[in-house]
This record gives sequence, C-alpha cells and structure tokens, in this order.
Amino acid sequence: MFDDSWEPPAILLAVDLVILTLRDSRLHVLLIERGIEPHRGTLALPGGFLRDANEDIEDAARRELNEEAGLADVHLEPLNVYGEPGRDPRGRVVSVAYLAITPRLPEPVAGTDAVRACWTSVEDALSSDAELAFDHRRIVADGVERARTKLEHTALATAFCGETFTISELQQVYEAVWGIQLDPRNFYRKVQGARGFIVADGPLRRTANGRPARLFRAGPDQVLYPPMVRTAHVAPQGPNGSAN
Amino acid sequence: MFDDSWEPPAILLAVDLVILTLRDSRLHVLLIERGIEPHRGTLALPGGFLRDANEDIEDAARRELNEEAGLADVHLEPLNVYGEPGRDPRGRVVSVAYLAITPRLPEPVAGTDAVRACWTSVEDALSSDAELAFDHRRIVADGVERARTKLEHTALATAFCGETFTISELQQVYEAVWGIQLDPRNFYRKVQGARGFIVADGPLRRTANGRPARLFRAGPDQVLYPPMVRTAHVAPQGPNGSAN
DNA sequence: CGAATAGTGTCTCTTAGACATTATTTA
DNA sequence: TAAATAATGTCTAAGAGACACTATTCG
Repeated sequence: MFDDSWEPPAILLAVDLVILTLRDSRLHVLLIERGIEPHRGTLALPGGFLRDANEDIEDAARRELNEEAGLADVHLEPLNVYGEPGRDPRGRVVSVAYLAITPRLPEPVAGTDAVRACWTSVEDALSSDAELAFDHRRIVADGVERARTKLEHTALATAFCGETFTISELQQVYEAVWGIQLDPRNFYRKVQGARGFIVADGPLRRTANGRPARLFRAGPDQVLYPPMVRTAHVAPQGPNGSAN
Repeated sequence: MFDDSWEPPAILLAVDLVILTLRDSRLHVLLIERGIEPHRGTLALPGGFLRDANEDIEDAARRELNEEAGLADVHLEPLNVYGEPGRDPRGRVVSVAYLAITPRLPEPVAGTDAVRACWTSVEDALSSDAELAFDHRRIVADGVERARTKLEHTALATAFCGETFTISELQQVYEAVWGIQLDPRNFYRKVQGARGFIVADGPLRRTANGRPARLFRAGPDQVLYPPMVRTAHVAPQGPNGSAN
C-alpha cells in the first residue's frame, strides 16, 4: 500500500481577507483591483502568499492587511479554507481566509501594492453583475454570513464602532449587517441586559438637535448572554405609511 | 518592495479528523497509535498528507476516514486550519481539520494503516494525563466545542443516531454531548416543535419492558427553528432523593 | 396487578416584541 | 415654543421549565 519513494505534494499557501466596515449605514467590503496576472484588472479580496515558510498564517494576514489596506489593530478571525484544485491557475493554491472588522474609516484607503482599493457595498459585490477574481465571491458571502451569526452571540458589533459609541450607533450596526430594522426601545433594553457587552463612558452631545446620547465602550465579555436573537421583528411603522 | 526573484514558499498540506461517536452514553473520539515518526507510539487523530497535488481536500479527508477507520458515508464538515510554524518537525505542515460524526459502531474499528485504533472518551482524551501528538488536543477540544454549539442550531444530533431512532435516544445524544441532564417531557415538546427536524417512521418495541417507542428518522431541514437552546435545565428530581 | 418506559397536559414565570410616555437638548 | 433624539415604562402574548398525569407494554 505504501510506496517508499512517495513524498507528500508541495502546496502554495495564501491568505485572503474579507474586510468589512459600515459606510452610509450599509455593509461594505474592501476590494482591490488586481495589478498582476492572473485576473489582472478584476476586483479581488486583499491577500497574498505566505512570505516565507516560517511566517505564521495569521501574521501573514495582518501583514497583508497592512500592506494592501493600510490597516492595523483590527478584529481578525479565521473564516475558512478554500483549496479546491483548479481555483488558481498558478498551481495548487490553498487559501486561508480571515474575517476582519473595522470601524468606519475617514477615506477610501489606498493600498501600496494593489492598483486601487475601494469599498464596495456587500450587495453590489455579491450581485451577479460584479465580477470577482477566483472564488472570492463565495468567500465574501461566507464572511458576511459569519458576521451575521456572530453578531447574535458575540460582542463583534462593537468592532464596527470606534472606541466609544452610542447605543443608536450600535443599533445601526445590527441593522446594516442583518439588513432589517429594529425597534430602538427594545434594542436598548436588550443591549443593556446583555451582561458585559457594553459599559458606560460619559455623555456627549454630538448631533445638531435632540437629546445628547450617553457614550459606551466595549465591555469585558465576548460571548453574549442573553444573546441578541435575530427574529423577525419588523420595522416599526410610522404613523404616516407613505414616508420612506 | 518586490524582489523579482521571489517565489512563494511551498508547504505540506495534511488533513486531520475528529471523529465523534456515542458509546455508553458518553462522547468518544477516535484516536490511533502512530506507527511512524514523529511521535511514534503516541496517540493522535487519524489523518495524513494529501496524496497528490490534485486531490481535493475533503476527498483526502474521506480517504483517510476510510483507510484509517474503515468508515464511509459519515457526516463531515470543515473544522479549522492549524498551521502554526513548528507544530510538525517534518517541516511547515498546515493541517485542515474536519469534524466527522458517526452513529454508535458495533466494535472498535481496526485501521489498516495505523497500528491501533481505539475509541477514547472525550473526557479522557482532554484530561491532562493523556498525551496526544502535535497540537491534536487543541483540535479535539475545538471539535467537541463545535459539536456542542451545532447541536443547538442544526440537526447534527441525528448524525449520531442510526437511520431510525427514538426520541429518548436522541435525548441521550444531547445529554452526552452537552454533559447535562434534560427533562424528557420538555425535550419531547421541543424536539417535536422544531419543524423539519425529525419525521415519524413506524413503531417498535425494542426494550424488555415499558411501552414501545415510536421511531423517527432525520427530517428535511438542517437548521433548527426554533433552536434547541441549551440553558441550565437541571436533572429532574425523583421523589426519593436517595436513589441513583 | 406492578414495574417500567412512552407520551400528553397544565401551570407559572420569564421575556420578547409592541407601543406610550417622559427627558433633555438646539433653534 | 417646537422639533428632534434619548431613555424609561407598561402591556400582552409566547415560550421555557417544572411537574402531574395518562398510555402501553412485559412479566
């Protein structure tokens, strides 16, 4: 059964990054225009090969995050492995995808390596019109789905916000990622009831009009109890059905 | 920034399998005694390298499952990637771990490749006494944790059972994996309330005494609604506290 | 019949969701 | 003051957990 001369095949290992953020109350993913073959000129996820055989995989992900998107210190977690034979014409490439979550950034970041980096709404990126390199559409879809479910059971939502945030800002995160409307009053109760999720930090007046909102920061706990269950709450109806 | 002569490093790709089953109402994992270096003689997960550069990763997992454990047609799902430099002395080995769930098997399976294959209770495998090769203890722990949470939201529990099963058998799955006792009457209600989870199949009388139980088989849906939430139900107290 | 297990019904308390109300700011 | 947003309170219906009860088998 064994051939003594047999040796395991060599593989190329890549990392790909699904970097999500919120822009204009909608979920966006960072895409770059590829500067080299294959798929030169088409949109793709930031990523690349391991630099050397001793580089840690997550370190490589952070390095690419920095090189191609100029980002550091973001929430990063393993998403999945994509290794189907034939997914990359350069040979047998196995890619480890990571999910990265960042707060809203001031301007579209300019990568150093990639030709062009741009935030694309997840809706657009997943629409059948958009062309994405390799199997990156699938990876984006998996990343979004992961974010959706993690929002229910973990404090991931705070990773979309800055250091401090108001409760309605946090609500916007949930609404954008889940794609549904939530009742602000019930959201308030729920979010406060989840122990260790958020802690108060001092008031602020930000908006032009209206009562100023309290500021919070991420609490100590990552797993939420009770969880933020995503049931079929419908948008609260205004008295005038015509608006919006 | 780029060196034109640079080439991405080659790595070795392996698969490892966390195969879980139920024996004597306890969760067990399949371990093999390694027949070759490194870690010759110590316990490890079944697994191995990709056979060639064109083999699909999940196919490789199924092949190893068959070669080392004599199993086919089991529930299989990707668990995680383990690629820390130095985890394998043979070089840079990145391992894709899969989680496999099987019904109770008649006898301890004998592998063709491995020296010896044996079912080990998860409790024993994770105890600090047991020595596991590489980072396999961590992988086992991750697999068990995955099974625990998937039991809540998916129909995974039926994969531990045979083609048909009684509701109390299904309850034993939940009790073993979660490590808690459940109230049979509430379990009944819940499991029946989860749409598409199980469907009736015809009666049976199996046990020596007691009313015969209805038989069920796995239903059409994989995601459970409502989910089987795992809260802190305590074991039902008999009227006589001394028993058991 | 009694023992043992299967299955159903009922009660209570918690909580999710709907929605009214009060509070605090700017213009 | 009006407009706007923040925060709290109340009601109701659904669901979780506790547990009594009925049903069906074997000996």
